[in-house]
Amino acid sequence: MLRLTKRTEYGLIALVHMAELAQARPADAEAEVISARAIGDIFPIPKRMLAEALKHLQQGGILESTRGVRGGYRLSRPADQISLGEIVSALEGPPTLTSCAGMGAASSDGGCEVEPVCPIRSPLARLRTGIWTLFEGVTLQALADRSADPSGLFSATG
Amino acid sequence: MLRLTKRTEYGLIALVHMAELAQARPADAEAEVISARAIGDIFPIPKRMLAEALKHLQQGGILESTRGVRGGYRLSRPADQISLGEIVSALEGPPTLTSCAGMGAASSDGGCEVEPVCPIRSPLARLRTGIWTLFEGVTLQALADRSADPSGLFSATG
DNA sequence: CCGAAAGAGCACTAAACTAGTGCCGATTAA
DNA sequence: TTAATCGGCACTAGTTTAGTGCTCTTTCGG
Repeated sequence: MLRLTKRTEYGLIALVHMAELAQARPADAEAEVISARAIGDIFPIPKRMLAEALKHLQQGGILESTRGVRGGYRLSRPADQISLGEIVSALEGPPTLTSCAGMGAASSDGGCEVEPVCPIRSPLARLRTGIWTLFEGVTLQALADRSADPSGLFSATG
Repeated sequence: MLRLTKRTEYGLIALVHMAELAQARPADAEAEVISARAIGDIFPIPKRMLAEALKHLQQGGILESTRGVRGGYRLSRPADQISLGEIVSALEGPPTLTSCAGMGAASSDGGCEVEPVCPIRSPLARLRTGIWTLFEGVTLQALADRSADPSGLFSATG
């Protein structure tokens, strides 16, 4: 019912935390590296799930990982160049909204019987685009800026 | 993962169909009544699920039902006065986006342990509002107007 | 009155997804 | 060599979703 998964939640918590850290110390890039354990120690969330989320974010190109003893994760770009769309997409795939997805490509993997007469394919595709645009317009920076007024979140989209 | 349920899909199909019917004959209000069976005969969707969706829409005040032999359903209002937000809300409850919901009310039914230190509560609440605003701005009329250009869907929100 | 059409309510099953955990391998700094 | 850390695979339990069956109530038409 239009809900993000826990994994996404955990990933967002970690990312916002990392963005806040980066904000606190503009230089000293190396120090931005933080381990999954360190994040898990701060927030009362299942550490394994958090690690799962971070892995997905790494695979999505949002985080860079360093292995080994002093390893950890680090934002691959400044927080204002990472969109919520990217984040959600990395953590749980692009929002499909409906089962038939109605993606540009036919998709229609033999699944949707309604397609030939479906009156909502096109409208839902437009709606999905709208939501996607909304997500693309929100940056991690905006999410991390807790003092911002509510309207500030969507400054990029108006 | 940000998906609407099948029930919602079926409900939307029915509503769009009904809106198109109503559009075709401006007067003749009584004739707008259509039974679940009739809709189910048009679209290849499980009739029982469709009935379920229609029932929810009735309970949500979007449809009016008439029992008995010549009974069926009818839009309770003109299609341009029914928002997608209302529809989705009637079919699957208001979009929560996250498990903690972050609703104005504390909610926090002993569920979310993160709440005291959660860095994404406020941003997600704003995001949810954004999505909700988007949904509220789309009317059934706009959904039914298949010839509209993509941007037309969001004319109410800009 | 009676029967058929149609919505309303309840309960149930099976499949899919979500949340969470365990274990082990690979890498790297000390 | 050891410990910390990321990376990958598999597994369990709980919840949600999809779909169906049955029965009751209402209403029109004969």
